[in-house]
Amino acid sequence: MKNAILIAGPTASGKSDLAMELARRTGGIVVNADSMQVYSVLSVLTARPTATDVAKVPHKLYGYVHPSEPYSTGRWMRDVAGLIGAGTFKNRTAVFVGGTGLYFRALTEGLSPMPDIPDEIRQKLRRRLVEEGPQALHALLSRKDPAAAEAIRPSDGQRILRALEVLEASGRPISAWQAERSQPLVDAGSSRLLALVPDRESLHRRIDERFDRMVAAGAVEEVRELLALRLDASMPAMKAIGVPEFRAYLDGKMTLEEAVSRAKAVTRQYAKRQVTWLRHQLGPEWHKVPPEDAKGLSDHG
RNA sequence: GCCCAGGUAGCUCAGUUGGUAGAGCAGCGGACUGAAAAUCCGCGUGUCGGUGGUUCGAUUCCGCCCCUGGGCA
Repeated sequence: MKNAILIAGPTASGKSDLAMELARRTGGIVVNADSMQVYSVLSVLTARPTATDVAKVPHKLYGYVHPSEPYSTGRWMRDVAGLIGAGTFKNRTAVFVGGTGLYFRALTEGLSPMPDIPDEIRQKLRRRLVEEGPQALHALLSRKDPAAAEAIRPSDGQRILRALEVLEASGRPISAWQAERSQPLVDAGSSRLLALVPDRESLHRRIDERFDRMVAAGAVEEVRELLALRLDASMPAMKAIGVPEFRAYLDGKMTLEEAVSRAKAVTRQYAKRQVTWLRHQLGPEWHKVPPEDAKGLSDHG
């Protein structure tokens, strides 16, 4: 796809408003590039576009996945490819917006093909991780796929698990899979790539203000609804910022004030990781600008 | 006013029988290929309330002052 608009940035940087504005100006469609805004129950807590927003400008890939489903970068790519294949963007600009850096990289650089992992293999390995710890599994990986083991820290359980499950499911080391890469879905050369990077102080202020608004808008109730589904705590949706904190509040383990202040801190830490990603993982073709300069830049490409 | 307790990192606190100090949280820097709001790595950022004194040397001991709790009046 050519001539798309991509807007990345840390949480609470004003991406969504900019995306709506640009979509309206270009007659485009806003497409979600955020791993949490895909989930159906969490609307307020993930700062998903509101019904009013959606009525003004078309939005795609928001709130359409049940929290009991494990989502993934690969599934997102297939969903985007599905939209493209269906001709959704034939005469309309796609405005991708979200906070998940990995999704943008996959979009513009492609993603390696990977085998499907049978559930039993995944569960078995996760159990081993809990029981034996990451070091033991790393030692196992060193024997079975030394190249992968070298690239992954012995403490990084999640990546060790990934390398092991790919190997076990396919008989091929993950590095072999990663040597290939799918065609990018978006042509970066003809597209506008914007990364909004606010200064840290104003970012923290915006995070605080927005979280207070979320609480006022019913974020705690939303978590109550999510908990009523009684999902496994390891599901991605259960790890959305605010869910563990409000769960602790609802269980009487924290005051509301503590939960809010914890959630704000976790949000700041997340935003910091996002900024690190934007700084180092996005190439020079991305315009990295403070939010207040974004409109002007987008006008001139 | 008097009597206690306390004043050490952004916060909550530990500690130094006198040799300018360290934990947790917060914060900062970094890694990143299907859980990425995930996962992982690194880094103490300090007038030890102020001021005099004793001492080779005071955050530590002594005096005075200031501030915050609590008690007695």
